[in-house]
Amino acid sequence: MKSSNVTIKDIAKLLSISPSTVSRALKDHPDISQTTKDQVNSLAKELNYRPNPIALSLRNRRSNVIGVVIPEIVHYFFSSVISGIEKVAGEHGYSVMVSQSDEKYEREKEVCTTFQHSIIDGILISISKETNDFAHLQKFEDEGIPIVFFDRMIEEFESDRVIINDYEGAFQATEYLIVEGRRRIVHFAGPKNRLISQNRLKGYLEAHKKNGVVIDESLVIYCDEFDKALIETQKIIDSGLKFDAIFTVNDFTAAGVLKTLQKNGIKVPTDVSVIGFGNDYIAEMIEPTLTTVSQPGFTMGERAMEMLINRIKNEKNDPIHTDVLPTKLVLRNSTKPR
Amino acid sequence: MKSSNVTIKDIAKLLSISPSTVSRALKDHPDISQTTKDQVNSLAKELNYRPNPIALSLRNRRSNVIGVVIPEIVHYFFSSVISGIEKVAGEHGYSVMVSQSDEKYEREKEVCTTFQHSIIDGILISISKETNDFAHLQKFEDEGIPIVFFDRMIEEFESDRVIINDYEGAFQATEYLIVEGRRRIVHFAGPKNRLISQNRLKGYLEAHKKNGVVIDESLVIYCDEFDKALIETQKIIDSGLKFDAIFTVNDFTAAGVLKTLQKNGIKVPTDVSVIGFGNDYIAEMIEPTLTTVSQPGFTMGERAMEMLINRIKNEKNDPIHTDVLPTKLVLRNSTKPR
DNA sequence: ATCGAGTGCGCAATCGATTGTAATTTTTTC
DNA sequence: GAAAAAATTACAATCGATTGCGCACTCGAT
Repeated sequence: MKSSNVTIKDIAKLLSISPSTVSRALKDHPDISQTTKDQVNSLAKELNYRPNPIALSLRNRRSNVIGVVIPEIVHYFFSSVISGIEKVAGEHGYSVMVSQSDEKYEREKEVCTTFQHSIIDGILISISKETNDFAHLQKFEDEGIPIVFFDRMIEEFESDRVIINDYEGAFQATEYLIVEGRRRIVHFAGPKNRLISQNRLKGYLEAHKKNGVVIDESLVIYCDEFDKALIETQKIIDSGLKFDAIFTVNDFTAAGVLKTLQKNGIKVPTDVSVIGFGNDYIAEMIEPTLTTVSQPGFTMGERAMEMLINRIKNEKNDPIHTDVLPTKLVLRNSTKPR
Repeated sequence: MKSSNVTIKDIAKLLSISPSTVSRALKDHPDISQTTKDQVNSLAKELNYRPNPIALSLRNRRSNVIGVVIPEIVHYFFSSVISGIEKVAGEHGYSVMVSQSDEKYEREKEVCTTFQHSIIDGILISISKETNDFAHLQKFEDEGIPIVFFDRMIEEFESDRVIINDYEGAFQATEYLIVEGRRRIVHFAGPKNRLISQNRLKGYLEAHKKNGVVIDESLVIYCDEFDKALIETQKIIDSGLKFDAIFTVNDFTAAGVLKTLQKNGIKVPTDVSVIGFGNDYIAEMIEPTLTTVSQPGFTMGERAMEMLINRIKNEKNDPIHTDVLPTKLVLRNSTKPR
């Protein structure tokens, strides 16, 4: 920031009145005469006066900035969340500060510390894969800075949340495979300590039960990255494990699965059906196109920001609230058409 | 931001000294006795005192926040740039505010206006596809807020820049195809008004000249999106146009090309070689894996941020500087192995 | 005993905007 | 025409931190 910016004092000096009068005139305060108001307003417009946001922040003790902590920005899902956040933030005069935790607990703590001694009015966070405690978040609570979790939350930490209906999404995907006639469905699951993975796994299991399909625990494999999927898929093929479908915890993993299946001459979806999770843009680009569970990232961002704004405005009044967003199974060519 | 934060006054009151003494003690000012310094420092530590960044911003007229304007965050390249920016920013005590222009000129102007009347010490920008003038940026210049362009710049606007060697990248890719024996190389080009596309096109053309290959202007097609690539590729196939390679301006377009080629039974790389640009993560996920020109996004972010910090610190002293980052051809399976 | 230098610290202004209260001017009323 | 009421506007404090200037005090030197 540099000089050359018009202040309320400049206007006051030019009109030979006091800064306080200028301030009141600009806010249409009843104490100020119409004549003065007109003078002030026209001069303010002419000089393109804007109140200095920093001065306002200092006085009002609110910065109109919110902090976003996100695991990795390079994921389509997370960047769409950010877009949703930005949209709503902009509409309400908030600016957004984004920091990545890189899925690291230590980094997440650092980022939070920076935000704490900083200027944010509220925080939106999706915790890293490594995060298991919430000491670093407690401080926000203590200082009265509202927190809203999105997508990944800490169950024990009481606060507003926007999450995906992971259970339902996984249930639908699995049930679709079962209805398709699949009986030995492999699940490439996410980290055991993440609620999100637990719920997807639960949906997977429940769909089996509801449809009277026997569950084989050996079909659940913990693998949630592209590179690892290449290896794990090859392993299960080599091991002679029998399977006729694979449901993965995200689309990158599904991409790795598809690639390895095809490399081994296994036809998708003839021999094996594959369903991913996330509806990343790769889902349309890979071959065959990927049937996947769409997560409304943009909507999630919008809702999270709305909840945060509401919490900032209404302080502690409202009870804590959790928004569960519906998923949708997007059918493409990695499953048989119905 | 809420209360409960320790201020310099609180410390002063507790020690029955003046705020100014506390301030000086904390900064190890020689006027203050060691005894007082020790008292202040230990109490500050105990109370976990942090200077209020907003108060500092107001006084110093610098916020230690920099603004980033980016076309679309969902692109791997841009999100890696942001990661690089964030890394260097963090190391130097800067925070980052990110806003997207969504490739729209109007939105870009809005974002810039917000930043202008805001609190940023500098701006990093990659202009939208639609942007042709720079009135909205001139204001930053006028107010002494430094600008650094990354990836996409406005030629007429004098300022620091970090760009990719688009020409060289395109040249290498094209030459590789020529050496491979390709003679009718289609180029899916980006918008004509973008320097970046012009340079890639230039590299494509120059590689032909240098290698004595005749240029057929009908092989240059303006198409830079996945969906459009599906259509355009089908068009050139149906039109009976002869070609034996396709070089695209980005990886999404290449993905569309690959998909359509395979759909039409055209073998890659046997019949047609394909090279993309960007080294997006899809390059490894699609089938066949995509040979592409890697753009060092993370490095670009780092460099841009370093240049901006340097410019903020050294004001107008240094002459304007342009950093040209090298590209690298990443060989994968959409071209013949050498 | 007094002057001068040196030490340690506080006052007050500043950054830009806001707001309770006081002060001034204008208008009204008897 | 003077006092009371109403209408305007100015003063000063505030948000938190910094800093030029000056004050008070100590101590050695003359």
